[in-house]
Amino acid sequence: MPEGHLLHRAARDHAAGLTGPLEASSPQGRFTAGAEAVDGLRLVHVEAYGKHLFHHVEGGAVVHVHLGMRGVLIEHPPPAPPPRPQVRLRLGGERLVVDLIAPQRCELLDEAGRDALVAGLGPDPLRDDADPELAWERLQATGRPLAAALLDQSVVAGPGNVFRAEVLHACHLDPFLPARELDRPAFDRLWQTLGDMMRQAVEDGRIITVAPPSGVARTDLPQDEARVVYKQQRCRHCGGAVAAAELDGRTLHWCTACQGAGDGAVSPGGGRATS
DNA sequence: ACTGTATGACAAG
DNA sequence: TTGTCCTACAGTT
Repeated sequence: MPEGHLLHRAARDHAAGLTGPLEASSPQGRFTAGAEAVDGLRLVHVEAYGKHLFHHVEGGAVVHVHLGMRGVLIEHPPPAPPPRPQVRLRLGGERLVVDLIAPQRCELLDEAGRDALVAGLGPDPLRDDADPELAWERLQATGRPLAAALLDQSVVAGPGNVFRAEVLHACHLDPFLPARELDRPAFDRLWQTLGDMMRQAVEDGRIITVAPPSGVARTDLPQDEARVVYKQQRCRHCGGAVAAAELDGRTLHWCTACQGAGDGAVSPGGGRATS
């Protein structure tokens, strides 16, 4: 779940609900000093940047959270139940209590530390200040396959394995096309489609890339029916076979009919080198 | 009650 | 490339 859309969703919710003096604690004990440093202070700004979440607190402290693969953010309407013992950080406000569990990173920074971290990230399609030119330049500079570049957070910040598979399919792009060979019109479509897809996911709170049957609400779609190619056997767009291969240790899914034929780039054996 | 797998990113070898 | 980190859920025993 933790691709960029969830962090933007969290930032929005936290800004709305964590009003008033923060009640901060670390029931698990691994962020006690950080929690004490912000306890009783007010949030001045909450922002997401790619898969990173920043809580800016009055006085200049910044709580930086990265969920990694397993981290979870849970929202409780107050009054919240007692925190589970593994809660790294609980932040309570007037209208919301948030529990952070198993994050890959949870640390106290200052504004300079936040800036330094963000400087290593590519543009985030969900941010108003995103500069697609930077993503274009970095794509041009890599010799890697397009699918690998899309997971590189210094190229584009926010997309994970689900968005990668779905946006490449939506744009009918060959995942193994060397990134630098993508032409500018194709890049523009890719950027636009990715942004649209991610914005929709922020609204849905999930990644849903198929149109639901008439009469069915988007969010009523079961998880495994909500994607066109990711973890699918057959393409929900054309019914063709979906292939899966490991790339940099992540499973890549793509439709052998919709994608890959573009430049005649699909190899004759049907398969592609795995690494 | 286990087991396998997953949306991520890092360090180490 | 591999292993690891504080999880969660679906599937199997």
